[in-house]
Parts: sequence; C-alpha cells; structure tokens
Amino acid sequence: MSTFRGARQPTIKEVASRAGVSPMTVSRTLAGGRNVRPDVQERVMEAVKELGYYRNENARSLRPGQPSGLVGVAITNLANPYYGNFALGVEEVAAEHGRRILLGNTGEDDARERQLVSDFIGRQVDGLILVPTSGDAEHLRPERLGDVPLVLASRRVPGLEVDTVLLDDVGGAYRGTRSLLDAGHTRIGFLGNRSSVFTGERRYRGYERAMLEHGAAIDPRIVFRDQQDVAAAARAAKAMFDLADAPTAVFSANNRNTIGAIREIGRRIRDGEPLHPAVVSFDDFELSELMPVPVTVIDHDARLLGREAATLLFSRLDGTAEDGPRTVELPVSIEFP
Amino acid sequence: MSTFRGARQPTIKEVASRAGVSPMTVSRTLAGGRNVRPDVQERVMEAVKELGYYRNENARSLRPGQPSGLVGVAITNLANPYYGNFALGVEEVAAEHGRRILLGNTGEDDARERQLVSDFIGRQVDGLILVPTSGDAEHLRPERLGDVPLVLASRRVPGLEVDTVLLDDVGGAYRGTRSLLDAGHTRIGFLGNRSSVFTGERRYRGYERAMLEHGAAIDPRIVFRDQQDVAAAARAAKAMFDLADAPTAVFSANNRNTIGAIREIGRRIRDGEPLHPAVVSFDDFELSELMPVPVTVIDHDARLLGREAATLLFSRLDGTAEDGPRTVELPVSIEFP
DNA sequence: CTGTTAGCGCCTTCAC
DNA sequence: GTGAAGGCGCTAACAG
Repeated sequence: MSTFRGARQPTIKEVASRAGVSPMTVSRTLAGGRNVRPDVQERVMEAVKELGYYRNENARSLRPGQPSGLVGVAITNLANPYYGNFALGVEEVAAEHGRRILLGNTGEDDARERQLVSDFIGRQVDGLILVPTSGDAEHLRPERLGDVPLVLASRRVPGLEVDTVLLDDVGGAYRGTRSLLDAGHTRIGFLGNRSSVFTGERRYRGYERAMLEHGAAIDPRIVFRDQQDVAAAARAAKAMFDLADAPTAVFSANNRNTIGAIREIGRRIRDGEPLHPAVVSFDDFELSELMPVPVTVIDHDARLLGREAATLLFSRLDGTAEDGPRTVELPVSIEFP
Repeated sequence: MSTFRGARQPTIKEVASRAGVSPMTVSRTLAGGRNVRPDVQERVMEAVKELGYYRNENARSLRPGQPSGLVGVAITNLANPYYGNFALGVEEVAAEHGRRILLGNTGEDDARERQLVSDFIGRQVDGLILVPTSGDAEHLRPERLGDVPLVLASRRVPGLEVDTVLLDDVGGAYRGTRSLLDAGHTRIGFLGNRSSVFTGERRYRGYERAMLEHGAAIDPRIVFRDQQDVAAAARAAKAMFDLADAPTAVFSANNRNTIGAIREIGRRIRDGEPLHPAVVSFDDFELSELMPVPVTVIDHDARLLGREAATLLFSRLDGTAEDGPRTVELPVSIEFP
C-alpha cells in the first residue's frame, strides 16, 4: 500500500505518437488548428479522446508572460453567507473571462492572510482579490506582490492605494439611523463591530453623523461596538435592555449583531416584557418580515460586490484600466417593514 | 497602454546569482537546508527577501509524481449558505494538509460541471471533491479522470462507485416525520426537491416510510416535489393551504422549501387566517425559534460534511485508505421547538 | 557541501 | 503544412 503518487496524465508526446505526428502538430491543433490539414486534425483529436488527454495548464503557463488563468481570492469567513455570495460573484466573472479561482479563508487572521497571498503568488496567479483582515499593508505592497494586480473588497487597508470596491457604509448607516429619528426615536442604541474593522468604523460614523445632525445625544451606555458573533451580540442587547432607560430603537451594524439582538428581544417578548423596540439592520436576512418587532433592512448585494471586484481586476489585466487606483462604492437600499 | 503581461517574478537563478551560489544551492536551502552551510543559507535567504522571490509552484509540480498541492472543488450553489460552509470545511482540511483549493460553481449545470472537471484535471489537481449535479457518470469515471481520486459529497451518481460522504437523509426525514405522527398529525404535507435530485429522493423515502409504517395515507395533492427556490416553495405551500382539507403539518425537505413555506404561513396568519400547522424542516435556519409556528429542525453540519469529504480524499492521497470505495453517512440531529 | 547535467510538458522560433 | 531545436523554472541524480 504505497503512497499515491499522483496519477500520471498522458502527455502531448503520447498523443503525437498515437496520431503519428509530431508534438508540434498536436499543439497547433489544440491551439485552434491553424496551419494543420483538416484530416490530420481529426486524427489528432481522436488520439486526444482515446487517451483522455488534457493539456497541462501548469506547463503551459511556465512560459514567461503567459497568464496562468488563475485568480487568488482570500476572504475572511466563508461560513458567512455574505461572503459566500461574494465569492460566487467573483467566480462568475472569472469564469466569464475563462479564469479559475483559488480560494482561501483567512478567518480574520493576519498570518494566514500573508501565507495565502504568498502561496497564491507562488502559484503564479494573474491577480488577487482580497477582503483584508484589518492588518498592516507591508505584505500587500505592489513590489512585494511582484506587481500582481490586487483588488480589495469591503474594506480598505490604511496606506495602501489600490483598486477597491466598497459599500456605501456611511450613507447607508446614516439613512438607516435617520429613518429612526424621523419616526420620533431619539434614544437609539448601537450594536456593531470592533472599530478596528473598517466597516465597523464606517457604519458607526454614519450613525453618529445622523444623531449629531439631529441633535440627539449619543449615550455611550447604549453603544456596543465589540461584538463579532451572535452570542456576543445577544449579550450586548441584553445589557442594553436591562438599563432603566433602555433605548426605544436599535441600529445594528451587521447581520451577526442583528440576529443576536432579535434573539434577545424575542426572548424578552416571550417572557412577557412590554418591549417593542424598532430595529434597523445593516445587512439583510431571511424572514425579516416575520420578526416580533418591525425590522428595517439596509440591503446590499454581496454577489454584485464580488462581480465588481472581479470586473475591476480584469479591466486591469486587459489593460483597459486607467492608471490610478480606482474605488467603486456600491449603493445600498433601505427596505421598510 | 499595452495589455498587462503578467508581472514577471524573480527566478531561482536571479536569487542564485545575487547570493553568489548556484541555483541548486538555493533550491536546497528552500527545501530545508540539508547539506548547505548555515552562512550560505543565510546569504540565500537574504537574497530571497531582497528580491521578493517566491518559488514557482507550477514549475515545481511539472516533475512527474510531484503533487500540485491543488484540490479541485465543484459545488452546485455557493450562494446557498449550506455549501459555503461545506466549502469552508473542505478548505480547512486542505489547508491543514498544505493544499489549496480551486473552487468552481456548477449552478446545477451538467455542462459546466464537465468543463470545470476537465479544467481541474488540466491544472493537475491532486484530487477532486464534487457535489454532483444529477447527471450521468461518464465524464467522472476514473479512467476519464486520469485516475485522479474523486470524492462525491451530498449526492451519489448512479453507476459510479467512489468515495462518498452523505447525510443520513432517509433516517432524518423518517424521524422528523415520525415526530409529527407521534404528535397526532396524520395529514402531513411534503415539500421538497425534484426527485431527480439525490437528496430530494432520499428525504422523500424517509417521509414515505414513516407515513406507511404508521398507516397514514399519502395524499398526492399535498405532496409537492418540484421546488428549487423560495418563491416556488411559497407557491406550493399556498396551493397546499388553499385546499379544503389542508394538512395540519408540513414536512419540508430543505432550507429553501422551509423558508418559502413559512413565508406563506406567516402571510396567512397576518391576514387573520386561523392557521397553525406544525413544521418540520430538514436543514436548520437562523431564528427558527421566533417563527409564528413551531418549527422542528433536522440539523446537520455542512462544514463537517466538507471536512469529512476532504479527509476521505487525503486518506486516499496518503495511501492510508483501504481499497474499495467508502461511504460515510453523517448523522443528523433533531431539535424540537 | 556544492555544482553540472538533464528533463518534466509545452510552445515560440526557425528550418524545410 | 510540418518538424526539430531550445528554453520557460525547478530539482533528482550524479559528479566533484
């Protein structure tokens, strides 16, 4: 029972000898058949089929200047449906351009991100798409990447000027908070990410701006900015509603916080508490219309974000792109209950 | 503004000449440094750093018998959080084994699956993990794959005997349906996938077995087996509840059908209909505890399924595996409301 | 301990 | 319209 040595694939030589031609003729046939007699092409294709031959793409891309046809994609958390959709968008556009994606999950770990990126470079990717973990920019500088084009998605990296696709975090959070203020709420709690997370910071800024503009006070006791998962969010919501002067409305900066908050609110309602806060959620979730409290959703399209990132990358690869780094900010839409 | 030609990476030769040694010494150093003087190693590593050199993995794996370190993964729908988690599980185990994944989305399209698989083979993947679209087995036969090991996940392909990871679909559906019967329901509707989808068929079988065993009649008018998305599921649920003799409980064979059914039920309840069916859902979903009707969930771990698939594959690659094709069937757990 | 040779699979370039 | 030579980046095998 010896170690599996990697099945040997048939090579162009074997196809050639089977078809009674030289490897060059096989190569030319596979490249479209220019300057190869039709009957010879036919013999070649037959040999290809019989042997189950597939052209070795790795050997092909060995030649300098030959693209590998690979795009390296590193995201923070594939378990989050949002990033699944993002990856799908990237994959779709890559496929449309005849490229394949190498996918890695960073889990918000800087070291893992570095490791993935260098591996991708070692595999000769034509480009990189990255949802960066809030870290330093050193390992992402163009010269460190051997000038492989890089597109950032969802978040920026401080000090790194590259093509970027973002959501309108600030505007969405502003408008969401605004809708609560317009409905008469002034005591509005905030649930969100660590401020070190780019989107966490931006969404807080939108909340803050709306509050200040309206002359509403921001009470630090109902601002919770450190929840990265549902359980933590539920605990924060509990602390918020345990206050004597609990908020009458909650702005939640992302899906995870929304689920946690609503879980806590639902629990209290089932326990008979006379609690009916309005909720605004950045990020959509399914069945939001069936929640025990009305939920306003700030919706956006992760798949589109992925498509935009890939489009940006390929425009760079095709040389269609202008020179400077570009930023695309996708709009969000507000859906009232 | 010419086309971007793929940034040329520094090669082992450049590192060698910079460090004043031969390429072999660089190669040896990078391979761990056996038989290289420490001070020379240091010089080499310095040159590597200065030049930003990354070993070209594609060139490396050109050598026959050398694994590429790549695993091809094709799934049906990355937008489905279930498969996002599955992909994550595969990625994790692959990373633990120092492998990277090439990810493709088939969208339940046979042609696309064939295309992806041949591309993966052309890129010299060491193995394949596939959630097959219910199609034929021809293009997946070992000889067509150049004997690259293949693991199927979630579904089987008729006539293809390979390593497979499945859920206990039949048992889960049986127990779920059984719990409804035990609660006194006998008129139980079924919502599910096309029977051509492997899991759709298996889950129906579990439902059917429980019903027949209990002596409950299966009324074709409340069995809907052709819904692949939420909208279709909601329509099916509507048809079901529009009947004069509507069911008192619903068994839903997957997440998409559950969401559709509950959306429809919620709508009717809001409209004042005196409707309170019990629901059993194969597949978990968030906030199921807050639904307007009690939902029993047949839960399972997609990420674990991915991990198992990858584990099966790597045991094959390491030669640890026994000979015959193996099937792993993961248990499901039932969570009552 | 280090270097030279040769060859992996493919394709550009140059003959014929 | 076809083939032979050579080289892409890397490393086993064989010197020294």
